[in-house]
Amino acid sequence: MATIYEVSKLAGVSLATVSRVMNNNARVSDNTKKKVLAAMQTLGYRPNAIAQSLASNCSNSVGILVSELSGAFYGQMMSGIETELRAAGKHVIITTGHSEEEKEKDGLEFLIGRNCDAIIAHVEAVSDEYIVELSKGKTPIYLMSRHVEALSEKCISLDNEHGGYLATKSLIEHGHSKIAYIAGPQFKADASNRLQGHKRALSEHNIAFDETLFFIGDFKETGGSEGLHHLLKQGYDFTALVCANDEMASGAMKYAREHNVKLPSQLSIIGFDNVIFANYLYPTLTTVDNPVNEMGRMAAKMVLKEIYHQKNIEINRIFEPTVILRNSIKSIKTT
Amino acid sequence: MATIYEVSKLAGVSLATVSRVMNNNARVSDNTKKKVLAAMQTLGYRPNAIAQSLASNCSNSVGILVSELSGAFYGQMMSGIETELRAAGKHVIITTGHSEEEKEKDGLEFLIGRNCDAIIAHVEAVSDEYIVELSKGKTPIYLMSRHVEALSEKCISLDNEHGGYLATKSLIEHGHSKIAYIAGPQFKADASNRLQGHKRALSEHNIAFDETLFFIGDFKETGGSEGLHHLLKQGYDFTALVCANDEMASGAMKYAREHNVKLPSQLSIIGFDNVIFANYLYPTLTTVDNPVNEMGRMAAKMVLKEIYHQKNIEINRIFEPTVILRNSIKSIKTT
DNA sequence: AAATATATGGCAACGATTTACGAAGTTTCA
DNA sequence: TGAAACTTCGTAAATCGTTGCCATATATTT
Repeated sequence: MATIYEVSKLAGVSLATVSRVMNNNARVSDNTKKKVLAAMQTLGYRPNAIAQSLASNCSNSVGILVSELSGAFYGQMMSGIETELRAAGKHVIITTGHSEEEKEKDGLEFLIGRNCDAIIAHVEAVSDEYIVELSKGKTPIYLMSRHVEALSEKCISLDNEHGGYLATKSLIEHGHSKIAYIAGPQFKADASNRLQGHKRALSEHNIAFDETLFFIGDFKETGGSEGLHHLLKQGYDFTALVCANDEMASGAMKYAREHNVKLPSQLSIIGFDNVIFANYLYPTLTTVDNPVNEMGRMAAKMVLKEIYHQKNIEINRIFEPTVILRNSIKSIKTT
Repeated sequence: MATIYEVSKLAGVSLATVSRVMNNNARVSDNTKKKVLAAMQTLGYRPNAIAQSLASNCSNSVGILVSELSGAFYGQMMSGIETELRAAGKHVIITTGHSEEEKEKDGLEFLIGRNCDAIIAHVEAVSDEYIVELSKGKTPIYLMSRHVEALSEKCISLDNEHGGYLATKSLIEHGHSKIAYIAGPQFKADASNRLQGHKRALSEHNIAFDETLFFIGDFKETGGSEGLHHLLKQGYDFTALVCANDEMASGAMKYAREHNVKLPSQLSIIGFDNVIFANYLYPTLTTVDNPVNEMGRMAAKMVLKEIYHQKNIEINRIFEPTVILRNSIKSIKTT
């Protein structure tokens, strides 16, 4: 691979000049600029990003850390971030944490070691203290779907508690009062906040939280089917089910169908996240919208504004969930 | 951030020695090793991967390029690659090409510039010549789902033609002969090969390919609904539909339901890829399995073997699709 | 005492950026 | 016309944080 030195030799100019045309941060006559460009062309020269990064201490790339590479939720999130950054000529380096403390740390440190100009992370297993400590380093860390008080300027989050509240409230408003709940892993803040919202909606309507109508799943399809299996086994005494995400809802729906529970006449279901396929299930899934793609874009905009100093960018750190009514809830109001 | 220099000073040893304990590639006495480790600890030292990469010309990371970050297909693929590589202590740098030539080139060159030890790419818009040219450079490029003759050693592909053949044949074996087809974008090799297989199955059974039963979609849900809309408009004269991927199948299923076409009694549908949610649709979708996760793992294994010189790895470059029978096909055999 | 190991230090790469300084060449204007 | 003021560019060295090769000093073996 050609180096800047060879380019300068071929173009008959100095190293400094080549560097000048590359970063065009100083005046260079059109003539020599053309010569240099031509030399780069014929040599197939491409700057060595590693060397640039080391010398200039800026990599023009931002690191992303998510828990999983697959899954509609993370896909939407990554896609939102990448779209916005790419449009600004920045690149993205993605790695994963698998919701395990060691791997999240490893991923974060990998990104820092790669000299990313900023990091956008969706971490779940690592402690607040660790993050705060890490963000004292030179690499700014932005947090998705997580609120850390000391870093609140850099946190983008959905009001999950409110989302959980809305989901259950929506069921209650349709006349339901026997409501089961399949939660996500409780070490995940998203999951536990949604559950809190559920409990608040319940108590606001004087409905007691019933442990027998409660199951903790894995946020995947299997969690939904296992959950419904467990709940039905307890004696079938509920008319509605809230699932803490859409994947589990789809698992529960499949299980219901296979066990002759009619949807939604015998069981109303509401999901969470509004991933694309929620609209393609049968019945189409009522769910609470999690604008994760927008949130990803916003995170990207924040780094564009604060790290790359772009102007005229409006920032919004808290996003509000909304209920998307479709066909998986049956109204049983008696009025 | 502390540098190796500060560590060496604190530990009272030379730069070289610190480097040696980091890479433990040379003998260092236990005593000095302990001193160095202690110094690293108290300074909170972490190696600068960029500098390492520049000096050693090896980054311990492999680049991945996919078309989109969202979508079950790419998610599965990335996940497969990452899992295998991570287990071997290697990191992954992911970027996207958006199925556009310029962006694919940009992404590929970004990865090369970042000094990846190898690249695993799923590119669709870039020409074979370009890839061949690029792979003459120092960075080996492995290709997913694409066969380039000159690089066949580095190509991992599914026999898409055979998959397309199997899908249609499966329908025919269930007694169907009026078979519509919603294809993917034909510039994508996957899509055009699947279509070829479809045509072969048709002709093998003496069924003429009918242009009015053909539509080209976008590989997304909307492509499926638009496709079925278009096909039904032509006058409804088919009993079965093959969709070139599962997303389009789910779009078509939704459209069918909304327009009172009973599934599968009035219309049998088969998809392609066997993404997770295919099993959660209603009716559950019969589809042809695309072991894209396995293929991702295999790509990772190839670089582990060839680039990182791991032993005892079995390589398999061609994967075979298989039909997964579920409930979206109705048999109308008259025998 | 010579030969071999073992443990370390010294220093030039790696491929850029950055800075300071100065030498031409070009334009401006009293 | 001639001096001042700009432009444009070259030279050279320092820097970024490592690695890798060669040399060297000490310890061990024969």
